[in-house]
Amino acid sequence: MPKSAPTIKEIARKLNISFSTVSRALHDHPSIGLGTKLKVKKLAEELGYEPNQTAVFLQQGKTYTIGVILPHLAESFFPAAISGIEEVAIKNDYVVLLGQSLDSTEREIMLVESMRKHRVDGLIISMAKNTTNYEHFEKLKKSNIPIVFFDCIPSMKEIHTVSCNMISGSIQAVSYLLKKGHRVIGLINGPEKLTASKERLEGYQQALLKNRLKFDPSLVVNSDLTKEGNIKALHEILKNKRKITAIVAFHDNLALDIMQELDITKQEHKPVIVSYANLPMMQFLKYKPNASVEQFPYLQGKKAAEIILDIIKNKNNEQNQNNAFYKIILDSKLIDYH
Amino acid sequence: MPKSAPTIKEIARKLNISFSTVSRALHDHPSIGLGTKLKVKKLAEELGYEPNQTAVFLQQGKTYTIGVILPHLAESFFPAAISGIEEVAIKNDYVVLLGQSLDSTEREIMLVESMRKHRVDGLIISMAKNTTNYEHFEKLKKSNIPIVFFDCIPSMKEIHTVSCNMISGSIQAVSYLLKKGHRVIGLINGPEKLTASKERLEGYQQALLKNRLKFDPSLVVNSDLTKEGNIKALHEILKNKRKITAIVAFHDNLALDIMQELDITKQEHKPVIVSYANLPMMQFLKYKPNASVEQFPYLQGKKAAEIILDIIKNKNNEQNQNNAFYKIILDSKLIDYH
DNA sequence: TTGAAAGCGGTACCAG
DNA sequence: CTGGTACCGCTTTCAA
Repeated sequence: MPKSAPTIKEIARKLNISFSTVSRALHDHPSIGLGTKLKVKKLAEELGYEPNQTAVFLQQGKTYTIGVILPHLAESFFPAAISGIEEVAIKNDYVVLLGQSLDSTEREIMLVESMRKHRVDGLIISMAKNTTNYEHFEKLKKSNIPIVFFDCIPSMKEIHTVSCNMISGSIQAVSYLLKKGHRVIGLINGPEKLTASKERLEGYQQALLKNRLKFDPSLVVNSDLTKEGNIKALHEILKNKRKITAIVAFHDNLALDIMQELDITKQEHKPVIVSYANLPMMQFLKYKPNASVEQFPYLQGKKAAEIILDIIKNKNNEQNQNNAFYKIILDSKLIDYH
Repeated sequence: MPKSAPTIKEIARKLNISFSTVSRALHDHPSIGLGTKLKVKKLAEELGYEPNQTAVFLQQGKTYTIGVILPHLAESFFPAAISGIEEVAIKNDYVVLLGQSLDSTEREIMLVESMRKHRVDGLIISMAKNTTNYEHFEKLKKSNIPIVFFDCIPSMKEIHTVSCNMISGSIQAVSYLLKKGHRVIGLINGPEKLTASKERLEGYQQALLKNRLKFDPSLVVNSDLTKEGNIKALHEILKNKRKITAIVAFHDNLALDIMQELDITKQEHKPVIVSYANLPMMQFLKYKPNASVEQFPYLQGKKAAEIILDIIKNKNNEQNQNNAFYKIILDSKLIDYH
């Protein structure tokens, strides 16, 4: 006997009352006899009755589930973001459906489909790095499932976004180095087309400008962010005629690779490094960046979740239709390790 | 007009046929007119019809969702495990509901409740470290929701488990050190009552025995795994009259802490270290463990997911009731970094 | 080949 | 205060 979960009807039958009465009793409906109420509650307790939420969901047309799709969990950025999302979700009696796209568009599409099928009430997405076709997102909008994008955001109009302004952090990073007396500062950036890369470059330039220094394009190289690419970029930048004393690295991971390479190749004057991410592991390194730009993933996740819940809850409000779009931009911040 | 998703009935109405016909047409039911079938499919396509899975779920009594509850995502062990779970889930058209207990029993209970309410088909759990009361798990079993425990497993009878045998890895670790000539090997273990600690100690002793060496209890200390605790344990063990040349550390994180401390306090002869976890970041350290024991989290996750799906699918098979319990034990393996 | 109707587990309205 | 009933969206059996 695979004792299936007890239902409201079973309780009704055993008590010889109608199941609507049972339903009301369980909900403390005001107009219900105290006696029956107690009887019902007692039996429900005994049977270990639990309302079948899927039934409730069906008739409410909601699932109290928010889907989260992100590239992967390997980078500590994303676990932190999820934690922020989960925190808000839990407080609102929502639950989190997780999917990793592994930076594959194909898989991202699959996940979006799957979450749509499961009728999530809303979706929070950090897009796969190389997704360029946004049909699956459009389809989602058509299905009337709200999305909030964060971190890696598609260039679509009329979407909700949460992101971290890297420009401010970049300015801080470069200013920090300038204040320490560095004048020839290299920038090993990510792929040129990435917004993230553009923002870093922008900040780099602005900081120079502020200090009335001329921007020298030969001090900037791009890496494809693979280990080999990073090392190649390092050597390329070190070839510069001017003596580079400091490097701004696109990401802590890139910093790790080039620091290792600097170590292996035994450079005599190791450049000072400033990077991005503020990975927790950094503190354990001996030769580490002097500082790293924090992007507050937890906060980003939290914000994204708050927004999606807000949208879900106001979905049927006439006013909020198709007009306002959230664009939350947090400021990044340089964390000094010394 | 918050255009709600089109339903089977709408299609039926527009086509002036009954909605059961529509349902069948959509499912390629054999006994359906080719003409109507095409008409229906065409309109469904146009309207962007998608079956409401929550309705399907309700009547199937399934949600195609598996819940995963684990302490947190900060340690790379868990993201890897999730990836394994997700892989299997996706292949089987299941979806993953995630919850982090943050090693709080209270929160774990909450999550279990929440997942029960959402009627997950099965649950995969790595228990919060200090959970000692198992009522919430028992309740789950009563609700007929299958659970597979992995990694941190409660001491309950009649449960399904996936775990990694740390004894074999520990033997390898100590043997490795012995082969290198070390004779005075310290063990900085975790909290005494943890299974994980017991297994490490067990392996430590067995390896000594195999090599006809005497076990010296004074070479073993326990840490509470906080940073302070780790450092304290290190100094305690270094006080030993015998000269410790190698240390087996409970976990890479502990190794990190004590290596940092050894560095700071400028010990002249730094002991060789072997630890557990094989964290990806280890490769970037200069002073790093010589080797680390891998626990194959991805595989553990994968196995756990396979089991839970197997149970779910055979749930209504008479045979499989309450008899067999999976106890999968993977072997750990020492990874040499040199 | 198609329609009608029951039922999955609830909620909520209308009667009485 | 309680029972009856319609309905949420879909699958499936029974009849026609």
